[in-house]
Amino acid sequence: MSKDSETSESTGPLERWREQLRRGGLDLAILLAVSSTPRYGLEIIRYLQESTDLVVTEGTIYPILARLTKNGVVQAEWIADEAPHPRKYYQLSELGRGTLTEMLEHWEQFRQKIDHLVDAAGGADDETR
Amino acid sequence: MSKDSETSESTGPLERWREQLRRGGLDLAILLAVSSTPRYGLEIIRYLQESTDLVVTEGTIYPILARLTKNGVVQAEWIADEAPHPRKYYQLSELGRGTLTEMLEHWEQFRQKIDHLVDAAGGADDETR
DNA sequence: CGTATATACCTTGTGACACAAGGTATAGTG
DNA sequence: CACTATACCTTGTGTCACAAGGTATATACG
Repeated sequence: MSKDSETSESTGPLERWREQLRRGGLDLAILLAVSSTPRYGLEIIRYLQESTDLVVTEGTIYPILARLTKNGVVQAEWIADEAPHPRKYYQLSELGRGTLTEMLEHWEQFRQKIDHLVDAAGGADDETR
Repeated sequence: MSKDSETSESTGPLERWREQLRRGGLDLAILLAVSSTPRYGLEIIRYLQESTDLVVTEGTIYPILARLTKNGVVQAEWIADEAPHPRKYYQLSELGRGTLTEMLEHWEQFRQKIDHLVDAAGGADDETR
């Protein structure tokens, strides 16, 4: 009884951090998903899960897609002919392609910053002995 | 006149994203900063700025340090002898060292997921021509 | 014709979080 | 005794991912 452990306080620092990290990568992952070919909402979810194990739910992706559309980095188009239900296909715009390029540059820089910290910590660790 | 452009709505998707990405890395950066040697609050801020250009303010770091202390991944100790003002030194705990190791593993996996998406997008891009 | 299931998109409410701004305290300087 | 520097901490705000719930259409079954 009440062995719930759903207190939401003992989630642990690691899980909390994982969520934060995913937040940072989601926009990038979604832009990459629609950069080579148009995809619709649920398709993006399936694609990310299958190719990277990133689990994204509908409540997460639709607000993000709406924001990206509003910002003009992706373009949306309804297509009704190809399936029993109409689908809203998203693809990268010209603006979006530039944004994606800058994001990838930043991603690289950010990686290097973390790597630098790792090296500094690891190196110093050894030197303390 | 009024070429301000401080509307705070036209911040652009890129800046927004950069903040999100930094959020994801902050905990990791701070843990790395205190992993090899104890450091106090302002010292961590200076260290991160000097070694990685990561700008962190006091309003950001103290709540994070408090949270990490509460979670037991860092330990805090007041030292009053070494400077005109007492300083609160933080260092990684045993628990913290394990957490940091897991974080680094996750960081590696996350990198690979993004890289995988980049490869998939880049490869398909070439093939469309 | 109703009921069920599957696909697809969207919205609302909630909790977490970084950060700007402001606050406290001590110690040295002129 | 004001002024500046160092150091730590707290409050208020806006943003955001996500769980839960909602709408609409099409096919299948009896």
